[in-house]
Amino acid sequence: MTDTIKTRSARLPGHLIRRLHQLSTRVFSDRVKAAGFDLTPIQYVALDALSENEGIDQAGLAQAIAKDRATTGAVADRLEQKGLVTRQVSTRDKRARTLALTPAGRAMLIAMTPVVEALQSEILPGLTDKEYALFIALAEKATRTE
Amino acid sequence: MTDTIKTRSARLPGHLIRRLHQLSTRVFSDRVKAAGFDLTPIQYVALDALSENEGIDQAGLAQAIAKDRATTGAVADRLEQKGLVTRQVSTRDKRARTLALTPAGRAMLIAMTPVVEALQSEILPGLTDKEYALFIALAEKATRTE
DNA sequence: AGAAAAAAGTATGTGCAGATACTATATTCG
DNA sequence: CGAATATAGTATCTGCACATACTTTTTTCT
Repeated sequence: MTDTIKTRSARLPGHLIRRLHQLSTRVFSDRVKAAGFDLTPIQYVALDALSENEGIDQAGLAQAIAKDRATTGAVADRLEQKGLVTRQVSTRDKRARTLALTPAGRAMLIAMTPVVEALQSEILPGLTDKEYALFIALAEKATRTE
Repeated sequence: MTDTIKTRSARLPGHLIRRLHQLSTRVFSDRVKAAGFDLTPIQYVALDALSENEGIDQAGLAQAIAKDRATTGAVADRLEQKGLVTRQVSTRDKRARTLALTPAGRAMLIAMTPVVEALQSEILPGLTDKEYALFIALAEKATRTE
C-alpha cells in the first residue's frame, strides 16, 4: 500500500466541497439501501418537491431541485419507470408535462423520510452539534445568494 | 414562469452540499474557460497530485484524489489524450501504470494555478471573509474524520 | 394579425462517480 | 513450493450534471 499522499489542492474549498458531496452521497446510499429502499438523493428530493407542489411541470421541478431541464427530464423518466410519478401533457400548455406522485410515490416518500432525516447527522461526521448547525447556516447563506 | 418553489428537503445538509458542489463546479468551469483553459476540476486536482508525487501509479493517484480506480483510470485516459500525462507499465509491478506529467502538463498546471486559486473565493458567495474561513475549517474537520 | 422571441421538452455528447465483474500479476501463508 | 488471497487496471452499467442543438408551442411586440 502506498503511503498517504498529500495534495496542495486538497485544502481548496472546491475540493473540500467535492469530498463532502461524495461522503454525503455515500451515506445516503448506504442508509437508504440498508432500510430496504432504492432511491438516489436526487430522486428523493424530486419526490419531496412534487409532494409539496401539486401539478407542477418538469420545468418547475427543475427549478425546485436546482437542476437543468435535461437532467430533470431524465430523473422524471426513472421515477415514472419505477411507478412513483405520472407524467401527462398539460391542458393549459401543450409543451409542458405535468408531474404527479402516484400513491406508491407518496407512500415511498412517507416511508423514506424518517430514514433520510436520520442520516443527515452522519453526513458531517466529527462535527459537534454546534458546528453542525453553523455549517448548515453558512451553506444556506452561500447557496441563497445564488 | 412558475413562482419560486419551496421544498422541505432543501434545508437538509445533503441537499445544501449538492448545491454547493454544483455552484463550485460551475464557477470553476466558467473562470477556467474564460482564462482560456479546458480542464475540469478533477483533472486539475489530478495534475496537482501528480506534480507533488512523482512516479505515482493510478491506484496511488486514486487515493490522493479520493476517487475509485475506475474513475481515476478514465481521468488518466483523458489527461493522456490531452498530452498532459504519460502512462507506462511499472518495472517493479507489471500490474501498475506509472503516471508522470509531461512538460505540457507541468506548464498547464503552473499556468492554471493562479486562476484556480483566485476563483475559490467565488465558490462561496455572500460569505464574509470570516465566515469563509470558518466554512473551510468546518469542511476540513468533517472530511478529515473520514 | 404576424413576426420575433421565449419557453418546455427531448436528444446527443462529454465527463464524473460508484458498483460489479473480470484478467493479470503479486503477495501471503500453509 | 504451491494454493489462496489481494491488488492494479480495465470494461460495463447506471445515474447524475451540464452544454448544445432542435422541435413544438406560447408569449410578446410590433
